[in-house]
Amino acid sequence: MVTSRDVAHAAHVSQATVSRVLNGNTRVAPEARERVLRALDELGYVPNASAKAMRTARAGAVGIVASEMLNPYFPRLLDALTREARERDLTVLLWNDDDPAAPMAQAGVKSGAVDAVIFAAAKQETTGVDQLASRGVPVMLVNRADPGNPVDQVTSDHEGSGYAAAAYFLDRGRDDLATVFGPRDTFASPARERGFRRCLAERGVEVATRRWFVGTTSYEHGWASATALLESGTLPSAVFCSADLIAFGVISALRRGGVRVPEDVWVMGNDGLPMSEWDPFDLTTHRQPIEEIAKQGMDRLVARMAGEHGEPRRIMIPTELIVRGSTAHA
Amino acid sequence: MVTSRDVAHAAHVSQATVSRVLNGNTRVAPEARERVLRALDELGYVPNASAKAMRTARAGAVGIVASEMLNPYFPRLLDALTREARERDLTVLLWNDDDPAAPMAQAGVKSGAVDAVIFAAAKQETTGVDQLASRGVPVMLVNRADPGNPVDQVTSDHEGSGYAAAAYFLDRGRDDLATVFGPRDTFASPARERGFRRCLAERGVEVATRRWFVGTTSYEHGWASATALLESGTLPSAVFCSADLIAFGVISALRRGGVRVPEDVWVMGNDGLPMSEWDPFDLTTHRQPIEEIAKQGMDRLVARMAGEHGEPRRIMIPTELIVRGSTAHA
DNA sequence: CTGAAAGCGCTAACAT
DNA sequence: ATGTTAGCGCTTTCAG
Repeated sequence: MVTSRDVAHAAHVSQATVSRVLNGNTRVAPEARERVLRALDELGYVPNASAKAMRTARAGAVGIVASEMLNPYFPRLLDALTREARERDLTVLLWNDDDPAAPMAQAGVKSGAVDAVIFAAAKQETTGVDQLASRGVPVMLVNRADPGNPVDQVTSDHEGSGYAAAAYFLDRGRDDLATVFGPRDTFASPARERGFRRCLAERGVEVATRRWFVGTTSYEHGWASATALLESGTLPSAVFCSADLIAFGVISALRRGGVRVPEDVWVMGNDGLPMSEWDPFDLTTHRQPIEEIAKQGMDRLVARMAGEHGEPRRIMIPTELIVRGSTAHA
Repeated sequence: MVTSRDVAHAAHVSQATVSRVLNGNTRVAPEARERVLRALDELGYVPNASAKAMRTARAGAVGIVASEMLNPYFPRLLDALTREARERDLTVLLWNDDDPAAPMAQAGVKSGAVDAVIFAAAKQETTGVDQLASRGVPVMLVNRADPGNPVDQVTSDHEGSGYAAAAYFLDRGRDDLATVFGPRDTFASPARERGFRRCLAERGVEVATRRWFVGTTSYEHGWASATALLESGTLPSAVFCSADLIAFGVISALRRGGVRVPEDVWVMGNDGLPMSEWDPFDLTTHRQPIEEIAKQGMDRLVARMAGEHGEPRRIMIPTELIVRGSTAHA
């Protein structure tokens, strides 16, 4: 291992001068600086992260708590977050932790391994978030709007996308509806549900309880719900799904049952997964601005790490309706 | 922050005794140990990671270099790897780094932030791997067999799955073949290609060059290749795709062109993605033992971190052929 | 402008 | 069995 002492020796200066050159906040004589820079380069010096962290009491790292890595939106989010982190010279620690108390994050903060935590978990339970936030640790919620929680959050407008979905159907005379939602203990799905309901209420449209399905965010849940619709004898004119994955299952089951999409039934998803564009689905959906969420989330977090105080900020980014063949018929 | 001094003070012992209790290699009087344990618990003590790392010269962390987070097998691998890491009390640093020299990993090791590196990148270029390995850093290659590289590697048998694919077709009299492969500069695709070719050679079967497609690992590449087949006027009796994603595109394009799968053309994928089971695809494929790869990979890495020397180990795990409706017709 | 020295929290000798 | 002490590599006073 090459230490700053080695560099100092090679450059015929004191170790403190090497440190000064590296941090650049103090004045150093041009010739000395030159020698140090050369030695730095020749020896391939890289500062010891632990020593620096111990001395400065800052790890230069953020932790990401992920409980649903297999959720299809997660890779895009992680890709975007790690890219943003790199641009800001932040190290990323990844915790695969599905405990709502987020014990790994608690330990990560207490051990000084990270300076801040990003919660990318889908579940509503927030004991872990609360504990950290109350200790003054910079905490960020991505893609979940939690008005009751006094921490920074950046999310897409889940409720708005649900509202837009219902409005889209009703504006086009499709008022014989069915819906298939994900779990109630997550953020995104209930929010989309609320938005959908709000629009229904405004227009005085009702949806029968037996056509209001709630389950997991999965192809299988969509398949099962659509199968139930088929078996009920009468079909709705349109189905809204709170997630693309669910919509794929709905479309597949309907077609398997001899029902045409969109001629007989319209189907809409939500998420804008790359697959939604595939020919067998050609799904009308709402694009989630993942990159934008990652970017703004990191911006906020970095500001807090830099010591910014003040009220928690709740940033909401609108989604974009993408109309495709699963609803668009002449 | 709670330090071991605070604990020592609360327990009326010296700080060294606290350390002894924590590390448990030296004898401590029962009553003292008891007091320390209680203080530890009451104060919610967590050792400072930096101090420990600096003192022991071990970070207790591994880095994962990922260049293709959006590759659909990646989330499963990452999920499995982080799970394994947690079981072994290892922290995971994630580097989103597509530079073959893996500069983030180099810095991570030099700075002492990690003790070992896992390469989960798809590309063949290995300057980064070589540099670390030659410096004696524990390095692990997951899901890429690179016989020329003297480092530990755990991979599924890509070549074997290619061979099995060809054998499956030929054993059933399907010898009018087409193939659609992923990029030549990755590990998995060319290996699958080699296996497929080897079986063809053994049986004296040839595939026309214009029916041997090479491109990206994507739905789009599958779609484009199948479209070319359709436009060529004559169809093969079976198509092997080096990845499920590609196969989804092939099936979609064939069906869009009015061709029935499997009645007219058989299609086989490779990867065993969850979607391969979906009704619109119902794809025959080769399941990749991702969890097993992660587990054995971590086992090897931990052994090396513990100081195990000796020849690099190349572990190869067989894949499993899953026959579904895209090939199985009476 | 620069060198010497203190100290971050911890482990591991070294004393006792 | 346990307290004292010396650093790990770094940043930051404090002298000069």
